[in-house]
Amino acid sequence: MIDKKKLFDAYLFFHEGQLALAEIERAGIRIDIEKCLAVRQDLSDKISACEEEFKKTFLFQTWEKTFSDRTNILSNVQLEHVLFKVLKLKPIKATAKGRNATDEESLMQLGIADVNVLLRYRKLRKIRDTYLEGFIREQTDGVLHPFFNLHTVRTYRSSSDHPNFQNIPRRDTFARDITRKVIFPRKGHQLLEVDYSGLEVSIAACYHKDPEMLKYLKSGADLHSDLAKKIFNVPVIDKTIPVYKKLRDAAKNGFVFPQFYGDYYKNNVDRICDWIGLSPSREIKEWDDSAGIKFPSGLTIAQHLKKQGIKCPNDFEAHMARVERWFWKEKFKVYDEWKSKWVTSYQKQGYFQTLTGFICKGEMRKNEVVNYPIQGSAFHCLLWSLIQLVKIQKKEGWDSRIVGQIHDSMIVDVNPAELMHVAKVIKKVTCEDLPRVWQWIIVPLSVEMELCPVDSDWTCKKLWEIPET
DNA sequence: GGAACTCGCCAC
DNA sequence: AAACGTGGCGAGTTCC
Repeated sequence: MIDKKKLFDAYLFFHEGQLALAEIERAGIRIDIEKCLAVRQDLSDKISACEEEFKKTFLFQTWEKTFSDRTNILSNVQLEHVLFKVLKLKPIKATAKGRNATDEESLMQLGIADVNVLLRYRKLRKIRDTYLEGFIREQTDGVLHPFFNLHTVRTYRSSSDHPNFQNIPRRDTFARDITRKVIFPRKGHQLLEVDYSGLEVSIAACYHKDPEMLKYLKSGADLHSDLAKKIFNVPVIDKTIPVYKKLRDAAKNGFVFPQFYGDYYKNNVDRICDWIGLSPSREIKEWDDSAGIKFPSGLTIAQHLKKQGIKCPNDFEAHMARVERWFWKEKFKVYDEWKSKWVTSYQKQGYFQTLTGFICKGEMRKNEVVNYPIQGSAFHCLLWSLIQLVKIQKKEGWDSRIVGQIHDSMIVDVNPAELMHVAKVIKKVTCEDLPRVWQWIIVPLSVEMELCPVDSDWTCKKLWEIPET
């Protein structure tokens, strides 16, 4: 049954939420426009040089022979033709519409050095044309005012545009440095970023209430390390040793998170192999002893896996099928049962209602049915916090301002004189007030804070904690 | 000549 | 049996 009270609360909540987001949009975020222009020029020079380099390759020469004056190295239709018709290479995978894919992953698997130059060219173009051009175009008086929308996303998350503030590079160090080094606080201020730690996993637990997961969330034990131990059969994961950190990251990003989104073991194999430096090709009968990352002892991951009887990707796939089965049918059995029940209920009712009161209806696939409520409700935790903080900011007359939001994190432009107070209030609102008001939150919430020095750009952020007393 | 689609790629 | 969730955006391509 639809809980009408909760639904009406949700309706009012989004009105309040959009007003808070409007304040964030109005505050805006400062960029260094001179720097933007200089960086854009520098990128243009690099792009020209890269293009010249590409023109020397065999790949380009074949391309130009085929398309003559119509040659356009940004055309993937042309690239597909050159690679798979002219050069008759074996396609790696298909796109959604059945063409031969020419994305980074596929190109790398072709085993042709020439594609590296093209990929570098694409990366540079992306940084310049999507990010810097966007910043320059959208700024007024050196300030960006990205929009934050609540009416565009099926899960009741937010979106952002003009420019999109929610997809500025972070993982790739080169792209990150270029794009984030133009983003600043107002003069004499500093940027503070506050992230909810593992928010989606915590909110998922409020739905399924799996005792094993609740144990992790309440004890602070490390799920990803435990999975790394299981997948690679190692006794301990010491995150300070690079190779073990890699194994943990492989377990986290190659298995745990994809599984939570509804992925399955066959894809997990490819992702994990990528992380640990092994080929995932099922044609390989046995990995070379020298393959993959190395333990401090000098043993390679290939040698280590072979000792477990896993000597090739096919063996690893069989192993991961067992791990997956254990993961859902034993370890997180209650979570798995919740997913089935949630889907069955949706199929019977034709809709479901989130813990935050929102209704999702219409045709949905299984994975969507179990993912939407989690994704939406997690974001609503942030949105609730933003509403309170904007109110407090106004009431107390802060000079500090929230200037951005990325699903489970907020970016604050802080007056240094207010830093301690602002940080304490944020911590109280996000971790104490919220779970008190939303009683369905049955797990502890925590935030991680990162702070930049005064007048420093966004890349200067360092892990930071509120000092005692 | 512009709308709509497709692909690739960035974020969570 | 089925098989990764949500967006925005640039550039190329297709369609009218």
